[in-house]
Amino acid sequence: MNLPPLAQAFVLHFGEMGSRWGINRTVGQIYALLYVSPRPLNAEDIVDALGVSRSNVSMGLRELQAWNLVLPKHVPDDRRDHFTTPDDVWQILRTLAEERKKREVDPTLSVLRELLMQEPGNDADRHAQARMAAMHGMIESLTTWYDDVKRLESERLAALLALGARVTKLLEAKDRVVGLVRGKKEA
Amino acid sequence: MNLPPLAQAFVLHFGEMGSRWGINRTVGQIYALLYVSPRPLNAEDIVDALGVSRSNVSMGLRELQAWNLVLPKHVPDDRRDHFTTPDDVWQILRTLAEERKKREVDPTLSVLRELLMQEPGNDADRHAQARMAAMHGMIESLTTWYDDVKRLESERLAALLALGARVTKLLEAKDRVVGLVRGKKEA
DNA sequence: CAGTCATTTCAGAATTTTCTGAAAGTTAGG
DNA sequence: CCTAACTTTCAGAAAATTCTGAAATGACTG
Repeated sequence: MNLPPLAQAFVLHFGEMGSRWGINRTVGQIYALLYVSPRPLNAEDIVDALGVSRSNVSMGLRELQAWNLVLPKHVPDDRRDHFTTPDDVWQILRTLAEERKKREVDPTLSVLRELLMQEPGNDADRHAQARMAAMHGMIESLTTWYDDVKRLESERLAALLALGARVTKLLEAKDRVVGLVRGKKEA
Repeated sequence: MNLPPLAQAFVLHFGEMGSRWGINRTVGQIYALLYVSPRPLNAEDIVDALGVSRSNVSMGLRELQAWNLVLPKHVPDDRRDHFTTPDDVWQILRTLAEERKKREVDPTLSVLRELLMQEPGNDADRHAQARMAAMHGMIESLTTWYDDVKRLESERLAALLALGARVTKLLEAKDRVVGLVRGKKEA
């Protein structure tokens, strides 16, 4: 590997974290490399920078494109494919959330739905189904919320996060108002 | 494996999803089994239900306890250790979020902080550092928000999610009010 | 404190995942 | 179409992870 020190440390870290994030070391490193690179890189550049085989880079790029984390970017007068990462970090976050949901949550949601349709044959399954219903309800709320929030543009999303749990304060205020109105009506 | 059909399907699914969730098949299955079980189970119960080795169960339980997803629960007049999962699904969500943050986000945040302290030695590293700063900022907002929200009790958290992106409406309303006040002051 | 029951540890077997080099496939230009 | 540049595929090697059985450890009881 042959990179400036800070870039290298970043790339190595992403390689190490890869397995915890559900990708492999090479994929993590390729992503990190493209992320800090000032210009699109071609496969050979990546081979040189990381010291892994050409075929490994090819597979890694394929996976990253499947995740929508890396985009092909045509460079004029060069036949070779070049690649970059989108540079809006909020967009990256949205992409990551979307893809992880697709891989890690959706399959479970659909299995739960299916199992909740079935008729339990005994007490054990009746209890199991009740537990599944609880889990299903929670995941459902979570994904409904997510479907709502994912549409926010970067700036608004950042604002929402900045607000933090002070949202709760707004909620409380709203509750008070609603309570007040109800009180008046009932009075 | 010897379980009622719905419980079995659930357990098998968790086993399959395990690798995507960063745990192994047995760990996924043990969790699922305890989750749907109407009472705490001991290690031998788990061996019987899942058909894996005793030692594998021991290691799996250890990992699940490290994740705080499974708790030892003493059963009177029984020498053996028994285990359960907490049953509030919102509590489970909080635990999961906390542990995944600890494993998947915190190490990166600390590496980023460290690398941002260093003096870049050339233009490439200067650019790399700028990109890292962008990523750091995004993760920081995210974790600040999370630190806020994780304190909410289950009921309030559910309410927040139920509100969804309508929070944005509140934000807009707030912006309008603030704008109004500013306008008045300036007038 | 010997014996039994329960749990953990750990070395190596089994399995799965990752990575490579060679071969096949694809595309643009002559 | 032929060739050269580039990319992908894929079988098997290498590495990492998961799982097991045997042995060690711990802890309660008579």
